Amino acid sequence: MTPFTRRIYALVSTIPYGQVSSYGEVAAMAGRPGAPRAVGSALARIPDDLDLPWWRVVNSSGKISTSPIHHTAQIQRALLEDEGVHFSTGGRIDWDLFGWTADGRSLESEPDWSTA
DNA sequence: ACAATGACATAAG
DNA sequence: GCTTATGCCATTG
Repeated sequence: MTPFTRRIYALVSTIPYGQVSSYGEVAAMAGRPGAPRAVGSALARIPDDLDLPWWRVVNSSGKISTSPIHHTAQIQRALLEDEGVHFSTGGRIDWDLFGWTADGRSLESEPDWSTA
């Protein structure tokens, strides 16, 4: 456990119900843009006692990138759908609809995300 | 301190 | 648009 990891957990725990964020965004919010892998590594070692909404984090494509070791993508999808997150054909999530970067902070010069 | 690993992201083909 | 290759950062052995 490191300060970074704790920061990641803190950020993930702030993701609103029914919304999702990306590893890259979380990394950027943690103050280390360009370290999305570290975010994944951190989320892969979430302590059992923590009630972290890890399922609200997906990759930049709006797809699920979970580790089949602990759980399957199917589980995460179910959890998200249960929160009202709609999956487009192909299992992608519309960032414009459910994406969350920070406290109401809208996307401005982020990647396209307009693929819908 | 070095090398290897991993829930990513981006650029090319 | 999708698949493949390369780069990045932090964590772990």
